[in-house]
Amino acid sequence: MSAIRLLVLGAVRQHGRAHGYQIRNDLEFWGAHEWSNAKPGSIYHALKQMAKQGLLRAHDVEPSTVGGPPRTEYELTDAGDTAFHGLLRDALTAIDQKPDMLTSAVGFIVELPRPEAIELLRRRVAALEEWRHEVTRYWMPSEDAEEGDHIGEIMRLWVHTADCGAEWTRGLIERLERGAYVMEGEGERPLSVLPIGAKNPFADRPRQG
Amino acid sequence: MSAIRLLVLGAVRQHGRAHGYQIRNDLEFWGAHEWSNAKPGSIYHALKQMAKQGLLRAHDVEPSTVGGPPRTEYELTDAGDTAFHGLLRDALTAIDQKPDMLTSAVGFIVELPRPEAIELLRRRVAALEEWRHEVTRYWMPSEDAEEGDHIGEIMRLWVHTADCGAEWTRGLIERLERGAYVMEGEGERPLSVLPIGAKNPFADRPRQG
DNA sequence: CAGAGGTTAGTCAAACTTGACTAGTTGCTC
DNA sequence: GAGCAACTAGTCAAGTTTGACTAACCTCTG
Repeated sequence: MSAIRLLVLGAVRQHGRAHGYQIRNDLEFWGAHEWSNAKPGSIYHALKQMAKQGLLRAHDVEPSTVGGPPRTEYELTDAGDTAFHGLLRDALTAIDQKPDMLTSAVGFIVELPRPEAIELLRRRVAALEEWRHEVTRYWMPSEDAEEGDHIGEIMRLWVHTADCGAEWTRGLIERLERGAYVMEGEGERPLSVLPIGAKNPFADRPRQG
Repeated sequence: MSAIRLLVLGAVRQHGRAHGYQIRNDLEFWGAHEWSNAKPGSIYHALKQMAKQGLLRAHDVEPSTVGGPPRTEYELTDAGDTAFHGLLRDALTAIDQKPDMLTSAVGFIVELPRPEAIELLRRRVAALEEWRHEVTRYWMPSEDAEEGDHIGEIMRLWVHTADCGAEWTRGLIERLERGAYVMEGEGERPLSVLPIGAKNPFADRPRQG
């Protein structure tokens, strides 16, 4: 599953009630169209699909006096709220290769109570360590594999990525333990946007070919 | 674009001539169905699509005496070979968030002459460093952003990922410079498979939720 | 006020992805 | 030698993604 559902549910949830274009604008402001599949068609599709599946309640706004295309506003149902938290928890603990999922989850992490967020991140670290242990039991990343098969480089890339992921996760756990940020149930939270200059992250750089 | 075209082109190319099921088996042996979208439907779709676009030449194998479904064999056209090398070069230098692309490219890196591979990887490092420079010019990853906006964590995650990516790339460059592996034009290359125990990397671990 | 260009809001066809399904062929076992 | 599993090879419908397109309004500018 892609990150679109988590992003759309989270964005609708922050508004309470929102129509497609608002979500689209929010996510564009996050730069999400650059590092995830949060593009117009996908957003509208996800809204309709999740409404059909009972995660969102659709309100046909009466065609306002100003005309324009008919709008539909959405809000989370109880099932939608459950789904949002489920996706958020999964995205934080799953150690698969989905950077857009993890990024989205970090964006919504303050929607969780602090102890739960920390617990989920600890599980992430544990999963990464366990995976590393299993893999290197069969394959030793020796420093002098020079003559060996180049496919070992794939293993090396993955192990390196896992180690880095664990390191970052440990850092975040530490910051959360020291009381960083305002989490769910800790009072008024500011609306969050990406810092200036972050609009163009990794994605879609011009190729140097 | 996903990694499917690079994987399929590269697999067909290694065989010279192959039909869908062979490709499917090869990629499954790589474990590619675990960490990329190399699944049956996508493979057959990619083969047909690329044949239609002139990247592959399709040969309808005469319905063999043994019966069974009609098979089609494919081989790369000149355009296909160009496309393969283009995708491979792009995948090595592009610093976007596509681990499956990079993994596939590492799998085929020996199809490039050594100096070119090293040059491409140097560009990757340069692109990562430039990106980091640009981003941190606007956003300082200070150690004590504790009271700040949690969205800064996304930046921190990305910068950390970029640094790690650069580190791994530098390591690979060094190994290549020391003469590791047998590259294009350097004689007979062994057929490569993933090492035992690597079948189940990051992807699709059971959730601990 | 005509027309250019931007904003708001959403649709659509074409392409891609998924995984369950078909259907024949061997191989193995009792 | 019947039955069943596993292998070979591929198809298909349903769902998802993409980005170009529509279409109305809004706001300048001359």
